[in-house]
Amino acid sequence: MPYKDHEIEKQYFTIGEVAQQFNVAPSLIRFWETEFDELRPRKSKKGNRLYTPQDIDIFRTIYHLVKERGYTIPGARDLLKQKGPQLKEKIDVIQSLEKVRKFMVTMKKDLDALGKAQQG
Amino acid sequence: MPYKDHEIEKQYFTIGEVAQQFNVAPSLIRFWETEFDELRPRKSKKGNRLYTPQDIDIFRTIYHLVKERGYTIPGARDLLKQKGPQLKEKIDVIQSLEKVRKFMVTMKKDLDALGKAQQG
DNA sequence: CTTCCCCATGCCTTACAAAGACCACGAAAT
DNA sequence: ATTTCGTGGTCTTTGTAAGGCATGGGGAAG
Repeated sequence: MPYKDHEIEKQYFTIGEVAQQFNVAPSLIRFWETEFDELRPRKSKKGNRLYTPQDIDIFRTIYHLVKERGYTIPGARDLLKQKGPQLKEKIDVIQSLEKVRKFMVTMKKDLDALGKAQQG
Repeated sequence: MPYKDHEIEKQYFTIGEVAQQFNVAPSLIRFWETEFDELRPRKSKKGNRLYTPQDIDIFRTIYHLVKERGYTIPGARDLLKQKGPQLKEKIDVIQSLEKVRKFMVTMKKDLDALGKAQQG
């Protein structure tokens, strides 16, 4: 459940929620914060990290580069400095294509099952 | 100077020559050989590595990905498996553009020098 | 009693470099 | 014209600094 603080209206996410979304440890998120200038979420009075959807986009981009494409952290950092904005768009496209693919896989499975039922 | 052995006619390059061309240590080239199936040069009877120009192209591709783009070795390996051929073309283009750029930089320098000479 | 903070330390892996042995090749010596 | 020797380059194996986090202590907030 999104973070709530006394005077904060907007919906933020905690580090634990972000960690869960990407299935990584909070320690990783904190570590990347020390490595990427771009990943500096706002903090509550107490000091808790407050992630906006934009922050999560940035995290997603880094995650994509480092975990899915196989960039080193310096490599991802350089790429991000140059092509940060353009990069986000590309990754959005990749993600929606991924969803389409999954949809088609399950559809194929259903069709196969149907075929067997009719045949047998 | 290219490697000479009793019965070998074709011009091969030694590991030392390749190392010099890219300004890396021979140990690195041997190490990458254990990491990339694509980089498996022929060997002389004695066991010395014999690099063809094609072998060097492959090395250049790996070098580009790992040293210039910041891929991890697994990342570069995956990319190479998928897009090995296409990748070479792209890197060729990048390299020639690099040469053009260098040319233009020196030209600019010359022009600046000329301008100062006329002015002063 | 869980989740967050910060900080320090621990720790496995990555990506090489160094060490030690071996071999061709040319010059010097027999 | 062999033999010897030295030197530079190569080989494989082993060592190691840095990279990339995870874990644990100590504490606050909810």
